[in-house]
Amino acid sequence: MATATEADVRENCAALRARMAARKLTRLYDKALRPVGLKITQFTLLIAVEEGRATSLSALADMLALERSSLVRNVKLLEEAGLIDAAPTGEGRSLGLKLTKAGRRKLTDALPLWKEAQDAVERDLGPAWPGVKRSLHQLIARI
Amino acid sequence: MATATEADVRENCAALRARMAARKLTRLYDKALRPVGLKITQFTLLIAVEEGRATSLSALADMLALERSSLVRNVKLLEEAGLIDAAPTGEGRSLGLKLTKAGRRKLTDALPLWKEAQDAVERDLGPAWPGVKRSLHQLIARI
DNA sequence: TGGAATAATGTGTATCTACATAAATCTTGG
DNA sequence: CCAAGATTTATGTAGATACACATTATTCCA
Repeated sequence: MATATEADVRENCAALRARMAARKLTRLYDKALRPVGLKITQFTLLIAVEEGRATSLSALADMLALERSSLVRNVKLLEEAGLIDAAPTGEGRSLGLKLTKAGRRKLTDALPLWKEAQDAVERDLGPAWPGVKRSLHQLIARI
Repeated sequence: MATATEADVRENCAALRARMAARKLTRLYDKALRPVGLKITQFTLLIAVEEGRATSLSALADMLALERSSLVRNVKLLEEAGLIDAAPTGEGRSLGLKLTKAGRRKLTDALPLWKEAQDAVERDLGPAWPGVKRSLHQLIARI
């Protein structure tokens, strides 16, 4: 259990590596989605809202491994863009977040573009993709 | 080659998964480094500067999978904090970025805290860690 | 019922990131 | 030596993220 060295950080730091991977992937998907004017963060948030499984902003934040306060800002942008409707429509415990017609249309337009980026990633990784996918799931589940 | 569905995104999107993992890891490492007043981004940037292998900001940005413009802002903060010295000291091709005494001391103080976070991650992942590490390297190398 | 305890949400502030564009610097052919 | 072209660095603007703190809504029991 010797002291950690700078070389240890460079070689092993999980946060550094995950952030580097996230930056590269974000740029790639953002570029692919550009024709519809969405960023990958916004696209995946629309997808999560569409699913409609979360019963509160806090629950949705947990599902996305996001701070609730961050989610609030991200949701607000999509509301202002007219893609999400945040009507507190009662119905007991439901979150009240849902896609507008424009939001659903945007999602439909974006899906093929997302698919292109995703296919490119899976192609670039080749046979390594299943292992990478499993690793990302493990990271999210266990950290 | 059917059309992608929302469920495909939820299950497979590499960008979403990588961002979720990065968010969780960032929070964990940031919390660990808090006693020395560094964030994991700043800590790893100090480590990269200390290495001294990059010959330009652009080269350093590439090494970190960062946009040059993003790196400029990150460097500026560390300069203002007195941890990095950006003297363009000539010497031909060198970048001119180097740690100040305070920067080196900060790094020394931070290393054991980083180690705690890193150990926690490796412990939580258990035997999955080597595969996860390999996957992150593959993502960075191939995307 | 009236609050106290709890949960849910929003704001202030700061950092991280990136694209587009501008400015400065370096390199080379004439 | 100088101007055209290329490389490098900085700025404007905008979105993503998080912590601390403030606010609002809900629940539940004495």
